[in-house]
Amino acid sequence: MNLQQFRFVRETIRRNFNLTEAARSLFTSQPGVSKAIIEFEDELGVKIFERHGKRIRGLTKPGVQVAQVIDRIMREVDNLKKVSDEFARHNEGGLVIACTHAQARYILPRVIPAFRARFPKVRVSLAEGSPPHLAQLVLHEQADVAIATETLALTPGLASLPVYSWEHVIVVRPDHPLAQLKSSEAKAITLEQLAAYPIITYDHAFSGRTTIDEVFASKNIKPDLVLEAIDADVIKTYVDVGLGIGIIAGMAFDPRRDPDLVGIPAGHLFGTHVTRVAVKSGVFLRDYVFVLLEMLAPELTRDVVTDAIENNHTN
Amino acid sequence: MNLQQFRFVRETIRRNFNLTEAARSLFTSQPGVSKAIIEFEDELGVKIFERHGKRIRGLTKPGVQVAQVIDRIMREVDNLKKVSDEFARHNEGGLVIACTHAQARYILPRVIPAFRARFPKVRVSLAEGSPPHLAQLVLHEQADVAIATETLALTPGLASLPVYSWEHVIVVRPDHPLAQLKSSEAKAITLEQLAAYPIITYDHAFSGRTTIDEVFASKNIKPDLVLEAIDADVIKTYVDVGLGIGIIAGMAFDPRRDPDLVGIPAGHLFGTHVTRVAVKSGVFLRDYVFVLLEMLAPELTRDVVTDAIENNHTN
DNA sequence: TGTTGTTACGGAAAACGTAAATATT
DNA sequence: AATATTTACGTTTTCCGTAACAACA
Repeated sequence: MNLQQFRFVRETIRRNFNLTEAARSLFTSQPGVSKAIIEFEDELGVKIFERHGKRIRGLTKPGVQVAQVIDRIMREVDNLKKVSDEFARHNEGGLVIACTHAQARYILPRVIPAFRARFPKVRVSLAEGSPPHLAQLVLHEQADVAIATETLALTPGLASLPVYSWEHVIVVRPDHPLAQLKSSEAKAITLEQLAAYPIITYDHAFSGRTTIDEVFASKNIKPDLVLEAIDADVIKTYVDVGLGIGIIAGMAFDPRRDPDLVGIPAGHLFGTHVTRVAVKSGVFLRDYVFVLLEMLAPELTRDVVTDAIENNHTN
Repeated sequence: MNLQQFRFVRETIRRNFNLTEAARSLFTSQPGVSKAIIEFEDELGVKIFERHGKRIRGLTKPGVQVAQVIDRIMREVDNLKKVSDEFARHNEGGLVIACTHAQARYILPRVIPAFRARFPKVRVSLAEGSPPHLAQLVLHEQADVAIATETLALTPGLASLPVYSWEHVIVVRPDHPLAQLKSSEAKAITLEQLAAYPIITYDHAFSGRTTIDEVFASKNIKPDLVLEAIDADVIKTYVDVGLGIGIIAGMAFDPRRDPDLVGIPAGHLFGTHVTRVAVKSGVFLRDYVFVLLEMLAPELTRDVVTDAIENNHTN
């Protein structure tokens, strides 16, 4: 029994039970993989793979169990490398942050410079995508953390924690009728008023778009959605050229930086949203990952995060 | 990186950082162990062991972390063997039940015959000992389950569940003054009355002896303990020969089987006790272990036990 | 007939044991 | 001096790649 056999079994499963592909992706010979697996099965005394003649088609019943244990073992083996790296190359290494455009553009700029200053040798990279995609990145260990909306909390295998809450903002041109409202009128703006104008907002699955749809639907209002985009910059641009009114996440609007637009808080219409951070449960986190999280939200201390990972919390 | 290196590291720690002993207990050469460990450290890029010259004294800081991960890996590797055995030799294998005399003598006889009938090929063995000792047996995987008093719930690393509750019984000879009490008087028997006679009961740490001590102490009564034994049979024998009155666990007294003694329930004096079953958390349990537990107590279904193991419950 | 898995075999690499050297208590 | 670890070295075993074979679709 050896680690190589575990790798071969795992990769064969991942490659849809194709030994040839498994061998190729592990840079070794196909007969070697075949032999190692057969020897492994012999040692365990059970067949792991369902064979139809000479074709491997799937896992046997014991194979399912064995595969689960192997997954856990290999995850821990990976952790071994990370644990030692933490000491051998303290404060060196890579950090992949999977996040949506909104985080990359409006939240992380407050954090990354300080992080870089503290960990100059850590190579930071941002992977943008839709929340479900981000969850997959973390789940497949292609990213260390994901920062996105509530969706993350629903993904099995991830431990997620709340970072901050925010509300939507309606953005309009200064010459737009909605921009003329008095402060008290703006606070009481209704869905019906909004629906009177063409609307530009996020693509599905982004920044609370689902909620926006639900809110309109619950009042049986069909908004006139003229454009959908995955980021607020694009939305603001089209609002600016007069295509309609925008509904964006609050953090994406700043009166000082967006002097050509007027923002109207819309929390009373679309509710409060929580941006969450997620890490894969069971994986070892480098020290600087904990620091990053604490920079994002001071309440995300090492203890809180560790607890969430170990007990697979989803607070 | 290979499993052998993990084994060497783990064994070296277990043998108090003595490579020579570790090698011997793994039936291999000492230089081989030394070399494998050094190569492992080189690969990880960290020293696992604290060396003073050529003596290994303990774990380094990274070593502590590495050792933890290795423990998890090796536990899963053991599980691999168990998982496959479960299929390869279904309903065959060994079952070691660690229990106190009380369980072996008065509880398990109700269960073992049925278990044997259902799993004729499982070799059952009973390991008797004190509750802390039993806990150690399970923790070191020398026993599959432990059955004993509450102590088990306090042992870290074990998942334990309640099996049944019981109360103490005072046993006396038929010619003893306490045997002459009317039923209503017997129910209201006091500690003071008991303390008037020489007492025979369990050794410390057995069958609620601690509670007995505490109850007497709380009333500032010093009982006249003439004899301590680890099992009720011995206690009953000495009660029978007139050495004193006995305090034993309720399950150890049966009017039909002990016609020469009179039993007086003592739950109102010494409270209710819970016998628990414990398994090591994180280990794979053979199918027949689950069945045994369900035979012991119908509410200990597979789901309940699995849940307790995975979440390290201590209900 | 092309693709995929198993068997056969030989060279390379590693694993491991013995012996010797070195350091510690 | 006794005990313990590392280094050196040679043998044995395991590993792994190529080639050939067998079986599926």
